[in-house]
Amino acid sequence: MSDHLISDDAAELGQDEAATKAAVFAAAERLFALHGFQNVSVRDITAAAGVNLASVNYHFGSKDALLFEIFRRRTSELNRERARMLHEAAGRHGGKPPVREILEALFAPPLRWADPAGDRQVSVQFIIRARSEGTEEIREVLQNDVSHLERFAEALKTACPHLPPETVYWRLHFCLGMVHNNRFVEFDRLHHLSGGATREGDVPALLARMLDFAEAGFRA
Amino acid sequence: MSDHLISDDAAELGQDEAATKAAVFAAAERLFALHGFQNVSVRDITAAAGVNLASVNYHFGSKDALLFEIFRRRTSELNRERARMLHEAAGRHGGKPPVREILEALFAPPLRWADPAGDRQVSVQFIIRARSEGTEEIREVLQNDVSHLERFAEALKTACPHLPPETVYWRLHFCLGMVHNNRFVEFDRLHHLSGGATREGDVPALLARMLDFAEAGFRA
DNA sequence: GTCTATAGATGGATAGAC
DNA sequence: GTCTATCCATCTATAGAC
Repeated sequence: MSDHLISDDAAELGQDEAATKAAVFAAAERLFALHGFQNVSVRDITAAAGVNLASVNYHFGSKDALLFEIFRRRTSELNRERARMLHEAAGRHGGKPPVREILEALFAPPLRWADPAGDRQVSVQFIIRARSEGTEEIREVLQNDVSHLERFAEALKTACPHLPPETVYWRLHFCLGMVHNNRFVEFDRLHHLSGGATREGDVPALLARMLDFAEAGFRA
Repeated sequence: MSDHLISDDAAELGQDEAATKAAVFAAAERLFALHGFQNVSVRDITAAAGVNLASVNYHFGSKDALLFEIFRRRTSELNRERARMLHEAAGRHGGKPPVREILEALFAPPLRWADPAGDRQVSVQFIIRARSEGTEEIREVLQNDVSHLERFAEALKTACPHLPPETVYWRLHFCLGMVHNNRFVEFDRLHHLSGGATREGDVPALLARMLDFAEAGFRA
């Protein structure tokens, strides 16, 4: 089992307990990504994980708290990857990376997760669903936790000194919309519309397409 | 009360019945747009509409059927407006409208609905939420009902003969992502991130921003 | 047609045995 | 810590009185 499926608390706990907690965590993330938060019951989760019904409340406190813990773990992983890529791009360009490399730091991590070859597709779908279907607590975090986006906004403003700041914010918003639209359902719809011409499994190609489109949008 | 809040069946029914049905329809649309499908009960809907609990099942058959009926009405209205604008743009340009006018036909209708000055904000938010949180039936319709998008794809391919068809489909997908991201939560987040610099209430300005960005994306 | 009362099912959470 | 049995709240849908 991959590292990111194991609880941070594993070292502090007995192996069985850690295994149970990790199994609940993984089953919940997968089921929620596939069917949505409200459509998955605690019974579904514990049955899929092969543990008893009380495990969710024992290990996480409640169903809501379980979902919140998955959300926090995954979003902080994602934001860390994005921040690292942005930092590396800055290092390559004396602190002033060009638009395309800033956008690549924004797009690439979730796209890499979405690669069918890996085992993190569910994590991306989970995050996207949790963003729109999550609890009130998740919505509050989304609203107030924008520090990771601030770094991207600043970098874009520096890279586009000719643009008014509001314009940069709006275009960042458009780019995030492009990312959030990368859901299974939308891919299937596009596949159907294009008569099978689009293949979302080719991640590097999709990344290049997104960068071409968005970079040009910032040049307008 | 505006015309679009009145049931198509109004003429065939007694006034009281039509009024009750319309009240249920309007309350359900509003509550679902605000709180999500699963978070609103039939009891919430009938209480807000000021009618009795059994009304939903009597007039619509079930909660699912009620939501589906709202979804069908609103999406067909939206698609009709978009098709009309696309048709008018084609008329102005001898059947070959430029990219910007095609995209305007795609963007303008939902943006006009989102205008705070009007009374159709809930309808846009309803459609966006229903797209991602809706029932299995709604998801099937979304997947199979792409005829309205085909016209846009064809128009874009004609306007961009230099682009491979897959590229056009992907860019149309990116544009739809921009539209679907226009939710209250995302606007609030952007407002917070930008320190209050973005004002989503200015619909013509937002439309121009979206067109600038997307049109440039198609030129890449 | 409207409304009340209730059936029937399901869900989250927990007590208590082991 | 694990697990079973169960409590209790909530929901959709409907029967039946008016």
